[in-house]
Parts: sequence; C-alpha cells; structure tokens
Amino acid sequence: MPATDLPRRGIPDATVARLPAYLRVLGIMAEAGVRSTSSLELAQAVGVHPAKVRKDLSHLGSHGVRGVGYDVAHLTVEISRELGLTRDWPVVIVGLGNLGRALAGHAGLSSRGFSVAGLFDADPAVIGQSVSGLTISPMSAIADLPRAADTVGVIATPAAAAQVVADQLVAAGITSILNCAPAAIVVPAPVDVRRVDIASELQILAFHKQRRTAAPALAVAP
Amino acid sequence: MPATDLPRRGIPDATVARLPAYLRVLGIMAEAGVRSTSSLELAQAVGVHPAKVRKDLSHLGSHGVRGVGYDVAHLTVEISRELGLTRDWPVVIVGLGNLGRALAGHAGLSSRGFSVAGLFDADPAVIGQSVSGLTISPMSAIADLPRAADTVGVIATPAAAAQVVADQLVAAGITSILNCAPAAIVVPAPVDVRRVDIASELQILAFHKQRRTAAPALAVAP
DNA sequence: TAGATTGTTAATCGATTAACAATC
DNA sequence: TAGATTGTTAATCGATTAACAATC
Repeated sequence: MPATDLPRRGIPDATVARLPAYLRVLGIMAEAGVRSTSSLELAQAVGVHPAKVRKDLSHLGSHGVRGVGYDVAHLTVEISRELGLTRDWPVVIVGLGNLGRALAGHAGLSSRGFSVAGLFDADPAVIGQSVSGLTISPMSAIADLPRAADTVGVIATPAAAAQVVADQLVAAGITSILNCAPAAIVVPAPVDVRRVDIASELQILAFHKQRRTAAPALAVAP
Repeated sequence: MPATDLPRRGIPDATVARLPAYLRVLGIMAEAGVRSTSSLELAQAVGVHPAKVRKDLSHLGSHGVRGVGYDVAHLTVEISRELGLTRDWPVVIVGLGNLGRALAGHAGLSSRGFSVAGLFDADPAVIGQSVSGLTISPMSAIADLPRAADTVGVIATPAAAAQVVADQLVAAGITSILNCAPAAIVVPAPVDVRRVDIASELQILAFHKQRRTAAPALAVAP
C-alpha cells in the first residue's frame, strides 16, 4: 500500500465528461435538503446506468458507504476537487453579440466555478458599454490580460472572426478555449479547445428523427 | 450480393456525431472552389485520424475513388442525405432572451438544414415583438403548432422554466428537443433530447487545465 | 506503368454492463 | 441479524487504429 494517497491518474475521458452532470444533480439535491443519495438515484437523475455511476465515482477514490449510499455534501466536494473547481477560474468572453451577452449574464457560471473576468469586442460601437457589471474592452486589450495562463477564453463571435480571435487569445497566453462560434479553429498543440455547436446538435437530432420516420416504411415484409 | 442497395443500418453513434463536422469542412472547401479532397485532408481539417474518416465514410456507402480521393460535391450530398438534411426541418425556439435571440439570428441554421418556424415566450413584455422577421408568440400557442412531429424544439429559457417548457413541447407533439437551458429535463421515452451546456464544457476544460498545472508539482523524484 | 489513396480486415484499446463478494 | 448498496472483477460491447490488398 502506498505511503501517501497517491494522486489518482488516468480518469477516463468518458467519466470526466459525466462529472459535471453529477455535480449539477448533487447541487439540486443539496438545495432540496437531501443529505444522502445512491448510485441508482444519481443514475436516474442523469440518465445513465447505475453501474456506470459507481464505476465513475470509484475513479475519484470517493468512498460511498456500502448499504447506505453517498453523502451529498461529501461527494460534491470530491467531484469539485477532481474537476479543479475548489477555486474560481477566470473566464473572458470575446464577442458581445446576443450570444456573448447571454454568456456574460449566465447566472450558472459563478455558482459553478467560474467568474467572468473580462469582455472584449472589436466593434467600436459596443466598446465601453457595460454588460452585467463589466465594461467591454477593445480586443487589442486582450494582450494585457493578467493571469492569462489561468484564464479560459470563450469565443462568441460570428464565424468569420473566430480564427483571428483564437490567434489573439493564444498570443495573449490563454491555453484553454471554448469555441461557441459556428466555425472550426486551428490552434497550436498545447492549447485545449472544446466546441459548442448548435447546428451540429440539431443535425444529430435530425438524423435520429429521419431514421425514426424512415424505418417503418422500409420494414416491408418479404 | 443484394438485389437492391439495402438501406444501411446501424451507423455508429460516434460516426453520426462526426458527420456534421465533415459537412461543415466540405462546405468551406466547396466555397473555396475545391473540387476533390482526401481522407487525410478531411482528417486534418476536423482534427481526427485519417483512418477514422475513411471508416466513417465507408458506413455511408459513399464511394471515394482509390488513388484519387473524394468528390467534394458528391460527398456533401451523401452526408446530407444520411443526416436527413435533403429537406429543411422546422425549428421552434422557446425563450427569447439573449440566448434565444442569438439562436433566432443564427445565420448558419438555414444554410445547414433548418428553418426557424416559430418563436415562443411566456413573458407578456416580449410577446408580439419581432425578432429576425418572426413575431414572438405566447407560449400557449405552442399547442397549435402545425407539423409538430417534424419540428425540433429548442429550449433557451432560464433553468427554472426548462422542465415546464419541455412538458409543453412534448404535449404539443414535439419529439426532438435541444435543451440549451442550464438544467436537466425529464421527458417520456420516445422523445429525443440533446443538451448544450456551457458550464459543463468549461468544467471539462478546467479539469484539463488543473491536471496540466498540477502534474509537474507531483512528479517529485523518489 | 508507378504512385496514390481508398475500403476493409484484424488488432488494439477503451468504455459499458452484469454480477457478486464485501460490508455497512 | 437481515437488507441494502457499494466497489470491483470479468465479460461484453463498441470504437479506434494499423496495415495492406485492391484499384484508380
């Protein structure tokens, strides 16, 4: 047995992707005054298999109690720690159109480990405006961003501007980017990018829908 | 060999999830006047392994040409057909805050197989307003939606309203829902739901960031 | 023809699920 | 103790990748 609790390594990507969902459900439970839960309850709330929940949580070294379940508060802390949310991460939003404003006003961000630390736009018409208590800065000011290495950059510009903005974020020292523009961006290797693409999600829904309506017609008996 | 081209079945979910990305890249290529491409080029543009591209495309029965590559126009048609995008799907948006307005004005939707067919909100202050050429209807009007079975419902409300809206969409006959509200919703089995959750994506980025910065400190030599 | 690139097979890898001993 | 539920192992399933014959 190791002398100290060694840092757990190699949490599967699929597990990491589910941890935020568990965290959200636990938050709702805590608000409702629920103290304790089970893998079955969590599974139903998130829409996965109970064994998957137990497997996921076992990667955290989080210890539930056999015969009893999981302590809501304790599990919340465990998952938060694993995700790195015991501190707040600064977020900057680039592009203050409707989408950017929606994100800036997103009540959930501050309660879920993030704080909006800067708003940037290239349009002189919006620079200087105040949104959710912050003033919109010119895009050029991104170069002076403090704590850039800790900051997550969110791209909420039109598609045409996404690559230019990504380059500017990288030049400013940002290494984590959430791309909400409907465009692909290319960044150097050490930069971590995730995408949110409404149109892609709709297209996947369309595929399922078409499959469901097309299938019966094809099932003609031999 | 089958007498007719049998309908392909069982395209893997992982493949379906990547088809929209191929489609987007092909669109950009077509605009740039590129006629032909290869699995390697597509792979680099999308950020995946070339063998994965070939495997994905082989599920479509789409035929590239050995030694030559894929015809951009032909492949575009094949993927569009597979995703069910040879027709336009109506989309209704519920909740016309900043997020809903961003979606309603999303230039990419109409060019990617969708048309915004209705806007709904519960707030009397916004009902009757015009957004992107459409008038915002009261939420109660959702019950009279024509072609509900073909329609995709997009929830862009605050978290607190998400479940109520989902129930109303389902009652109106909608079977495909994109949930952009920061809340989980529960729907009856035949309804297909996908989520877009900014906070979850940020949390996954935070995990990677924390892992990257924490790791060196832990790698103390024995 | 020689060079290029697909489509497909087989090998590998990772994720899910079933099942149950451990144990509260 | 009896009942409940975890943590973990082993089995299954699906997805990725390497490799190469097919063939343009």
